[in-house]
Amino acid sequence: MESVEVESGSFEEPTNERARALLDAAEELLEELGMEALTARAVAERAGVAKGLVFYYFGSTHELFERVLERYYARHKASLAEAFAGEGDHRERLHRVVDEYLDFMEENVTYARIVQHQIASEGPHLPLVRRHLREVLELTREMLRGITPSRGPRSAEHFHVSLSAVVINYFTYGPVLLDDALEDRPLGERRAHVHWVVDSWLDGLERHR
Amino acid sequence: MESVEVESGSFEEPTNERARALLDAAEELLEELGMEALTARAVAERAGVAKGLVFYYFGSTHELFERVLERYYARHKASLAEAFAGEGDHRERLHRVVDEYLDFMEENVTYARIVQHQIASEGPHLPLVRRHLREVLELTREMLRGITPSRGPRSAEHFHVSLSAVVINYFTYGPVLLDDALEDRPLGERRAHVHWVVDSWLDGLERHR
DNA sequence: TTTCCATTTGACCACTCGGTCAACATCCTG
DNA sequence: CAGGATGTTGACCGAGTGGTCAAATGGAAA
Repeated sequence: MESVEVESGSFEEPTNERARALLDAAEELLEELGMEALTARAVAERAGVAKGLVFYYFGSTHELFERVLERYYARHKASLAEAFAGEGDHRERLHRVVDEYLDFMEENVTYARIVQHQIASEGPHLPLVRRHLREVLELTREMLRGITPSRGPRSAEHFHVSLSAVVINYFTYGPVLLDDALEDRPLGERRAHVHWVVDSWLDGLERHR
Repeated sequence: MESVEVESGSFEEPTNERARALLDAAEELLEELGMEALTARAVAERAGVAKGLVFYYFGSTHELFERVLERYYARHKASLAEAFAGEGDHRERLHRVVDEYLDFMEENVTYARIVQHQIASEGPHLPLVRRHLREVLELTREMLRGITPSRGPRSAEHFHVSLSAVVINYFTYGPVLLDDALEDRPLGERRAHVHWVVDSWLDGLERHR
């Protein structure tokens, strides 16, 4: 046997023990030292294994990185699915999605960083990022159906970009502007802010009808 | 004589012809090929000059990059200064700032990319980026004085992060989600969206008073 | 003309990277 | 036990990087 299978679409944890160790090591390095530290040598050393195994199981560092990305995405999608389930009018549902989105980001700041990094640098993983971002856009589109016009400046696409911007950028720009942005109290304050923002939009949309 | 002087704070175009050629070449490479392409060799070749001159005039590629960044920042500040000047109530002024901000981004998408890249990757130029971003925050803070509470979820800091997120992210995330995001018609639509968003916030703030 | 020094060059160095591969280890099966 | 398949190693390679520096250049002053 050789190399971990990659079925486009869903993500599956590697059954192989070593492959999994490498994947875990890669994710840890990403969390602790950032994207530049993710070299074949470093990952292998972290996993306590020879460098050659990275290529034996994943073929290239590119592929390894994509697997890590897909793992994050799987979690993100699971998180969103949870939020989209359940009842309530659209205002309630939207607030629930926002809460879930914020919860996820609080526990996966690195994910936000990676995505923003790839997008900003038009990195080699942009195609993968694009595919997943479009999936998420589709979910938002569905949720906002009937609330927003189907085209124009108040379309779902624009609100999707704006909402995800307001959520994500706090976790990347926040720590640059504020010293304690990622501590409990400021995070709670931000959460209140985002909910307020969403309400102001919904109010505006209703009034505009 | 040697190496271009760097006074922290303001930016001055290098008087020396070669230094300026290198700086221009660096900026062009950044625009055309992205950040990874910015190597000492590439810049020198582009400027039609030997590699050694990069280090003769700038000391290191790091310094060269910072000079390019500072040049962008100088333009950004000039653009903002223009927007902040002039009269009108706060709603008018805010809309004028938004327009200026969007104008600037339309013509400096690369700038948005660089900043977001540095922030997302906690790159080596983060200290410089931080210094300038905080300056801009200070301007926003001043403009919103009296409109927003001084603390809490509706403070100027939160609106600053949200507004800049809504503006900037369209230029980075937009092209990933939409195929024609940076063409004239979609850009105009986005502009209308941002103005609508600002109005919804101002309405919300007034109603909440 | 001679001298001097800022300027300019590009070969060179040390280093790190991704990736290859022959050799070796381990294990399962006939 | 024998032997082939599977898994594992790390020395090695080529490419590309930032940075150094002795040597060449050239213009201005004496």
